[in-house]
Amino acid sequence: MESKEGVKMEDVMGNSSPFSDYIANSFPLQSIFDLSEGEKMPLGFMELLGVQDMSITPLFDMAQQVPSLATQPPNPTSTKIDSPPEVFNQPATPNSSSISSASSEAVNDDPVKAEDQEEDQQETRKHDLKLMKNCWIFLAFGVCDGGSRLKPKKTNQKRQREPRFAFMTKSEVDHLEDGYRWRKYGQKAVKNSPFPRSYYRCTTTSCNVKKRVERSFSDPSIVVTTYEGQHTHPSPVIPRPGLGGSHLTSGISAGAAAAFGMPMQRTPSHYQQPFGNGLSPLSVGHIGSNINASFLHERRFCTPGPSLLKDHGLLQDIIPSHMLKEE
DNA sequence: CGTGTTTGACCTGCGC
DNA sequence: GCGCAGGTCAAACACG
Repeated sequence: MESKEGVKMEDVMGNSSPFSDYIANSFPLQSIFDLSEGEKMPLGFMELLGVQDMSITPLFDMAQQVPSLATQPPNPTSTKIDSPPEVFNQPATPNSSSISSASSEAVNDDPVKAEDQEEDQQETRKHDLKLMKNCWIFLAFGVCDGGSRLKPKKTNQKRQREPRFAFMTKSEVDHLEDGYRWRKYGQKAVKNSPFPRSYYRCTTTSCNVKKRVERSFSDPSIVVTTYEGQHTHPSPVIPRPGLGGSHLTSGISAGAAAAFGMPMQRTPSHYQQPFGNGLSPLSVGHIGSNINASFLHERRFCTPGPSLLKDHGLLQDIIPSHMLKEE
């Protein structure tokens, strides 16, 4: 499986990892721009994530609470866009700090640069991180065009793929608690990776949400989770006091987090290692060039205006400015 | 007994 | 057409 897009996640998943190829093949430019908001992308981002009835306000509040994340200084050269930023701040995750997906910057290859950026905002971030056990940054990869290989060249795809997004989590455990119940239905060895990929499916009947969990080849402490589809039901797991629920109150509702299918903090935070604390935001590859323009548009609903430009700073790391103009 | 995991077999799509 | 790899199925098994 070779990527023709040159879109790799080498720094995270290891050289020419299957995951990188997967990402590259999953979200080619063509499929992205073939998307029509009214047709293939009828749902807002939050909806894609399964957030249908949840207020997204907590997300906004959270962003405001975490200026170190939400107020990334915009790149002076950036093109002003009306698209929301790539990042969302998310509640803490189990045993984890989190991260997610797509950046043009290397993760492991460029730790110094990342750390420099961290130092600039270290003081602010220290405070911010006290407010949050963890921060999430995730990026929806877009809507797949269908087909297991996700190649856009065929017009009549036999299989329709659900919207997917992936994020990375620094965690000891592979399967992160996210408020939903999952049943493992498969595990496969991944080419060029010593770590197998696990396949999970939401146990709720009529809910076809799936997720794949695999560890980064280059950094085994990082778990890459890819969600596919959206939950058609509320989270069956009620956050317990003193565990995930309490953390979530810092910036996002448990329900919203659960609806996202995002892991929530449910374990002691001593292991927490937010990227602001020595761990820079990880990138999953050069997904930026593959960002779905419609998706960017949709995410407008998820991000408050004030943080847009600021988040755009991160966005700049993810999406080339010329891509941002293509809306 | 219900639920979830394991794991080999099978299916599908793509590249050569 | 063939081989490869990702993804899924389903029987067997484990556990509470």
